[in-house]
Amino acid sequence: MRRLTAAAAQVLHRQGVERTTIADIADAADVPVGNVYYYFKTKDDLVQAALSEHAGHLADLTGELDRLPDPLDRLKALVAGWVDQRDMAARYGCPTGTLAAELDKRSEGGIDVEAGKVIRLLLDWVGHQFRELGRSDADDLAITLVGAYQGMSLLANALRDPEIMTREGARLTRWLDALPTGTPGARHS
Amino acid sequence: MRRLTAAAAQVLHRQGVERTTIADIADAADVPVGNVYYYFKTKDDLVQAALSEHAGHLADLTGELDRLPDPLDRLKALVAGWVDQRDMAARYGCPTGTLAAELDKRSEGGIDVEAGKVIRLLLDWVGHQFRELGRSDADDLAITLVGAYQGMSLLANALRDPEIMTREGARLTRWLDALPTGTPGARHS
Amino acid sequence: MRRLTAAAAQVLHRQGVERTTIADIADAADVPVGNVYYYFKTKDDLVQAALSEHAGHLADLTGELDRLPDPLDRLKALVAGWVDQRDMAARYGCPTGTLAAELDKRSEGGIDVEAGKVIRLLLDWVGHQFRELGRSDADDLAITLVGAYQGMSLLANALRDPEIMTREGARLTRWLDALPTGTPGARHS
Amino acid sequence: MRRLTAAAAQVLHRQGVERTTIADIADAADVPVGNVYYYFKTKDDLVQAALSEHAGHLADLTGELDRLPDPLDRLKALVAGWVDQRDMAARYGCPTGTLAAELDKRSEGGIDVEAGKVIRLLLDWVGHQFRELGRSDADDLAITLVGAYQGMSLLANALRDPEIMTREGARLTRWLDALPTGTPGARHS
DNA sequence: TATGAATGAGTCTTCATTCAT
DNA sequence: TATGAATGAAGACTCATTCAT
Repeated sequence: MRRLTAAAAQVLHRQGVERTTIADIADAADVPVGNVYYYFKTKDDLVQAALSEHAGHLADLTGELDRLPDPLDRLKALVAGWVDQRDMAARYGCPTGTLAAELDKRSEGGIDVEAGKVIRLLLDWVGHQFRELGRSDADDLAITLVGAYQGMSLLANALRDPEIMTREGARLTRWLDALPTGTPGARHS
Repeated sequence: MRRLTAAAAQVLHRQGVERTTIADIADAADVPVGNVYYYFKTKDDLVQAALSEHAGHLADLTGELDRLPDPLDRLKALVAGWVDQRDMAARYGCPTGTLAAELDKRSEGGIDVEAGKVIRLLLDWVGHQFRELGRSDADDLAITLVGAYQGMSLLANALRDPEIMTREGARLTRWLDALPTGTPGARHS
Repeated sequence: MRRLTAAAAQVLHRQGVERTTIADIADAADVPVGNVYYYFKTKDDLVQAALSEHAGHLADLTGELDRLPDPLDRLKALVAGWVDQRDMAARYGCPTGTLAAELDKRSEGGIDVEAGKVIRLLLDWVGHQFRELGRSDADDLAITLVGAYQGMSLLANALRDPEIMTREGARLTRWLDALPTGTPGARHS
Repeated sequence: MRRLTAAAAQVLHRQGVERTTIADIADAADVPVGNVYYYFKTKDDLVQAALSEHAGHLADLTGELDRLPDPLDRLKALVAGWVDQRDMAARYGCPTGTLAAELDKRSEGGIDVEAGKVIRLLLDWVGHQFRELGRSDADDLAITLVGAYQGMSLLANALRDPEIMTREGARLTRWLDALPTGTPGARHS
């Protein structure tokens, strides 16, 4: 079952939700098709599980970054991580972003805000760092930084060019370094 | 037939490519299903036509903006246009961006670079403006600006919050205004 | 499409609703499976159509019987018709009765009263005859007569014995003949 | 295991054989699904067990009625029992009758006459009472009485009207009372 | 003896595409 | 040129049944 959600997260990211069949995921996880339904009543449930998997990855990552003492270093490390994933982004886009875009179309009423939740996790964490840096406009900055990440991933993917990630990553790092921070001393709080 | 491509562009944007059936488009265009195949051999052809429709919209827009004498004004007007479309973006995302993301998954080999082309049209036009402004890093700036647009559209859509467009649009405008431009006098070339 | 509803009515009666697949019906009607869905969006719709088909048969029959001048003769002819169908009843039960019993279980909420409607058509027609015969308890008599029909069909089917239909039919005929009727002269109104 | 057959009898009656899954029955009996197969090799075996359960109920009932000295009283008490069950009949039909109708469709060859057996048990017992009453046409009368029961149950169920059971029960009671019996004195034999 | 998990055949339904007219 | 109908290849989901423990 862990194999299932892991396989689902990967295959759904690569092929997209609509193009992925339950059989695809079952194959990737090396389980019989019928067995999938023992753990997930519907395809949507499986998609949610994949979403949670991505949320878990994100939690792991931010947990790791939280060890760094300086919020600015954390943000720069986050950006560095994005750049490290440039080949995946150029090939398949950002997992969270593409999933969110697809899930948005998937349920007529658009009640399914689950996808937004993972992105909000990232926004919240980033906003928290900016706040620690003493920025009162922390939430806006978070939108800017995460937006830049989503945008560069989308462009890298559409143009199939990983170097976009590298160049934009460098720019974001410079931007972070140049960003005026709040009360001196607040940074190491 | 023009009705068809127009309907296709709209419905595909709203529902996504995979969730949209030929019948949906035929309905929206108020033509019989069979008739669609008189003009478009396959669904993919129709999707391409919708893509061209979006490219046409973009050409119309840039053609309009080109009337402005100042490249900086053109770029700021472009951003203003994005903000004007904020409700649509918050509901369905950027047409070009979401289509590109979907089409990327649609053909296994990824041969279908058509989607990237429309985005590249925008990048080229924006890059051209920056070049006119005397920026030697015009292409990078174009990536940054268009990337910011795609990113803010995606976030606005995922969070269903059009205000994200407003706030980020304002930031981009400030950013454009603050951007050091090249040799004085080059601006009006 | 007429072929479809006719085939559906027959096959559903013979095999039962739950045991009959869409493919079974498509086969019987000699149309491809997919085509069924051009006319009927769901299996339930097809079942309803089969029900209407039976209602139509009933209407044809009562229309025929209405030509007889005497209500008593009409009722006796109705019973004679039941007996004529004894082999079918012994093999598959009464179409309306078995369908009603099955449909009753088919929709959780039991909202599906369609099945009851066909039976009520028969009850109403029979009740009308008794009323013409001057019986003030016409509705009760209708329940008794139609109930006897349903009961003898069920027993004939369960015991696989068509003769049950014959014997009970004879008894019902005697019962009708012995039934005190209302004001003399009312019979031919 | 007794819990299992009891649960099976009830759930199968309420939902119908085809609509009832093994899991439904396991749930109702509060045993794990796998456990069901420890006692019953197949679903059909479980259905047979449910049938036996109903046969047992019938045996209990007739055993009870046999205590009455007068066969006519026994039959009238039988009818009274039917009327007492009117709400269940209006909601789910007669257990034996609906099961018989369903099982008839269940096995292609129709070899499965098990369902008929339970009904025959009832017919035999009723026929025995009529015989004790000195009626040489006891078997026919049994068919009439049991048929009336099945018919009124089906109508009550189809029309969701328990009062049908009440009215027809009253009629059957009058009919029994009016029935000419055989040699005086034979009644208490 | 007991059971949670596994399995795969079968069923409904959708939909791109074709075709006769 | 136009179109209602036809077609069949998937795909999601169900469920009786088996099995390892």
